[in-house]
Amino acid sequence: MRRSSEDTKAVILAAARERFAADGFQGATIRAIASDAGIDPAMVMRYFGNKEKLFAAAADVDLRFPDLAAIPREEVGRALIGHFLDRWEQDEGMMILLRTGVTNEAVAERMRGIFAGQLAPLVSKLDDDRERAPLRAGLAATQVLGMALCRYVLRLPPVAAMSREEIVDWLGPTLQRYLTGDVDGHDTA
Amino acid sequence: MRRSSEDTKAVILAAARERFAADGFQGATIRAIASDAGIDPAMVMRYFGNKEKLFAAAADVDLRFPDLAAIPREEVGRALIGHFLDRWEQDEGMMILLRTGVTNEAVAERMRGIFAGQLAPLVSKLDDDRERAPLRAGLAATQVLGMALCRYVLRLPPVAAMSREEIVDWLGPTLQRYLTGDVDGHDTA
DNA sequence: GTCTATAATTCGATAGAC
DNA sequence: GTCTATCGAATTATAGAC
Repeated sequence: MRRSSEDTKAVILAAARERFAADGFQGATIRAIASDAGIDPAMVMRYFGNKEKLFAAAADVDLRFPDLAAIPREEVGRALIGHFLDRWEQDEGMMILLRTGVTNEAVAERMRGIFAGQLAPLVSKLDDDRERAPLRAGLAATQVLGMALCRYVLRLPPVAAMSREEIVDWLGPTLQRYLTGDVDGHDTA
Repeated sequence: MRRSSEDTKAVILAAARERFAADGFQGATIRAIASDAGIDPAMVMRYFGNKEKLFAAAADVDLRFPDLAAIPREEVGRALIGHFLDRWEQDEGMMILLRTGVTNEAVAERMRGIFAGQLAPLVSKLDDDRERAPLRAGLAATQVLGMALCRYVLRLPPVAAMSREEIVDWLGPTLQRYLTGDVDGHDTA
């Protein structure tokens, strides 16, 4: 079959995202990706140079967090987990990063960059005490990523069976406290 | 050097646990493990048969959770996170499981077994409503594993910098609510 | 108990024909 | 734009000498 350059590249990239998301960096092979895309392995190299550059193109992620400061203050916890669940299910990028970041230091650094660049700045706008903002963002990350790990990666039965609403109801208050409360749960605005 | 059979096996196993914990299943090679142990790669095969059997021996983990029902009810949250942090830092087994379980279905199944066999039964003793116990245990798992992921694996700076006491203070109330409270945080004893 | 040699695969990457 | 052929490296695993 004969396709345009752009089409071929897009087909390869889509197959790569699926494979990296399913098998991680080492587990996903150029040959398997090419097979999924219905083309020759040499084409992958032609368009992306090497496996690392292909991964970099496939693992580009934008969480698109809304401006938390523009949301009613008492709803930021529920808004954060709700938005995160939506993004996770729409974009394979986060699955790729989680599956590869646990055994690849370069990807872990990339996740730290996403945390520092996309989540922490939003959280800092919620708290007048800028010193404490990174801690708040970090606590939120532990709960949000832990949910993704147990629900989508490990598939713990009771967690995988929860509805979106149940998750928001249970995790919302937790994130609300991490983002705006003190240790005992009182708001610190 | 000449060693006893038991010594050699123990040395290999210790090296294997370090390598699997650091690099995951595919990343850890028989050669590297043998090199760390100061012996020949063929010795690893001789004592453990193949790589999978070596992994099975290295990934054996017992979280040794205390009986939560024997702890004052209002302290189970803090007790759970405190114990988990201790076990994580004493036993490389959980790091091995987390680093490999995200890309290996067999290991993920093993983690589900640990969850169902070691955590869920304890939680069910806290709640008269047995129907809801698995959900409570699952919620606790998301927060506890998410903390381990961010602190020990991804090393998010603000999370890695927290002291043990800070973590217990912040996550204790969260786990308390997951284990004994309702959505709004009121105890349901 | 320890090691050498090597078989059998698999993978990333390159060269080049069409 | 697509594919064949193949190289070179790395890995698991085996056979067998000492």
